[in-house]
Amino acid sequence: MPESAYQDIRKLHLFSNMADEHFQSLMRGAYVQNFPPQIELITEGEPSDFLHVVLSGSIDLFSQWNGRDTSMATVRPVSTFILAATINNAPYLMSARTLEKSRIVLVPSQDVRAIFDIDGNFARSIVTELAQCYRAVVKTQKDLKLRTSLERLANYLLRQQRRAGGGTVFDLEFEKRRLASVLGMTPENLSRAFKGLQPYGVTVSGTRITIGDQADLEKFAKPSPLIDDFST
Amino acid sequence: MPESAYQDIRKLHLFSNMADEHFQSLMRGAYVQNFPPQIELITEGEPSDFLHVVLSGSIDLFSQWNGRDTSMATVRPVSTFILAATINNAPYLMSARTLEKSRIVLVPSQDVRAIFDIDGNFARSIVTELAQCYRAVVKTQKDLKLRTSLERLANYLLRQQRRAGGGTVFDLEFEKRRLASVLGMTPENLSRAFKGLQPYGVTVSGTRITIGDQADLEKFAKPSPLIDDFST
DNA sequence: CGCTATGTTGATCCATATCAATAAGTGTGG
DNA sequence: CCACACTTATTGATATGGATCAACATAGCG
Repeated sequence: MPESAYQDIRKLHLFSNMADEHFQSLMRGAYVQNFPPQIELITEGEPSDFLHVVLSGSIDLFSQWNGRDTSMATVRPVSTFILAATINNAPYLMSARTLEKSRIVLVPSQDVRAIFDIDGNFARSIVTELAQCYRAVVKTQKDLKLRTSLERLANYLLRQQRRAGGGTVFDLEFEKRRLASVLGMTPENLSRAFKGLQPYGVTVSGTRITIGDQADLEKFAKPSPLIDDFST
Repeated sequence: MPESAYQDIRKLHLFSNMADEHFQSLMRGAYVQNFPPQIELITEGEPSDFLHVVLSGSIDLFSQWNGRDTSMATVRPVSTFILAATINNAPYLMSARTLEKSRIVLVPSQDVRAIFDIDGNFARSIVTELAQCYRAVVKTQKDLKLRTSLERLANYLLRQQRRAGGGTVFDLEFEKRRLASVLGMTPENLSRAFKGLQPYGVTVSGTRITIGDQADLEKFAKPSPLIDDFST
């Protein structure tokens, strides 16, 4: 594995506090791989053989049941995914596919569990990471159960705006097809939802969004730190 | 705190592997309290001062937004809740209220974090617990996004049946009003959903459910271990 | 360029929410 | 122990959000 990748991974909260010896040991068993877009990296139900770290590109976590499927989340660099399955030595609950060309580190799950057992600092980092993941899903569930699709879209736009720097103009981070699935609606309904936000000053042109009247949109969306904040 | 409570808590996965000295230390700062039904123990948004452990009774975790509210989960003895908030020293994402008369242990969050920092075994137990909580929420989210309300009810009945021992007759674990909220629907819709399951052999009489034709119901519900299993 | 995937728009259908009325429990005090 | 009040559950009628189906437009991409 190239040195540069090493550095990026080491900087992750998850790995930054562990003993250097243990980190080296983890990395020795790991390997980096480049994947083209639309490759299914893991399939739900399979045993969790590797902890994955996204170095570049982006990953869609999705699930299927009875012929339907839904996007659960998107993973962007640099972060890990399917940590919980690795820790519990349990089957993946979600599938993962590359959205674009992506560079992924694969760390054997048994190595992670072994180091986890002997390195208290690593174990503590994992706790913090997992607690954040947990809280993220709880927020998503609140979003789904307490809001209509129009409200979910409005709040999503406000979140994405902040993520993009807070300007009145910004781009969607992925295609509308997938955004619809993430927000729990159909593409057709998303199209109409965008129209439904026009009265609140939202303009759409391709992936480019313009927030015409911040206050008006926020008055409608009623964002809450307990649902929409990234890391509390 | 009485000795018996001590024992019950110590037996929890979360506390069973930690050093005795640390357990004693945690318990010294903790206290037990009895609450009547319908008491709001914690409110979302407040700082997480205590880790809670339910010794008896039952607790409803719920959330509110913009005048609406929804039941997120039910906590039954003997287990903990709001562990993630405690660990992250972050505000509660959910409120909690007693459903019936309940006996609760309150462990100061700062004590939990302090012991967590010095006891690797405790940290590891927390990881396992959190990973399970995380996976439980992911399953719930899949249930919500991939299934109709009728399918959610059907699968809920099958889960509850298993939990109750697997017999063809069993009782709902809480009132229908709350079940509706947990399943993400209105009470009226739940009433109709029960009727909608009659063709598959489901009979309802008060809180008593009878599964007339197991195979038929399962054929409709299509339960999946990746959504409906309790602890994988 | 044309081909294919994605996005939009319109028409319609269906699931679920809402509103309203009644019924059935549940608990309380006389 | 019963009558009353209050909450919860059911049922019906209706409204609406969202899904589905179909047609068309648009945008990437080879």
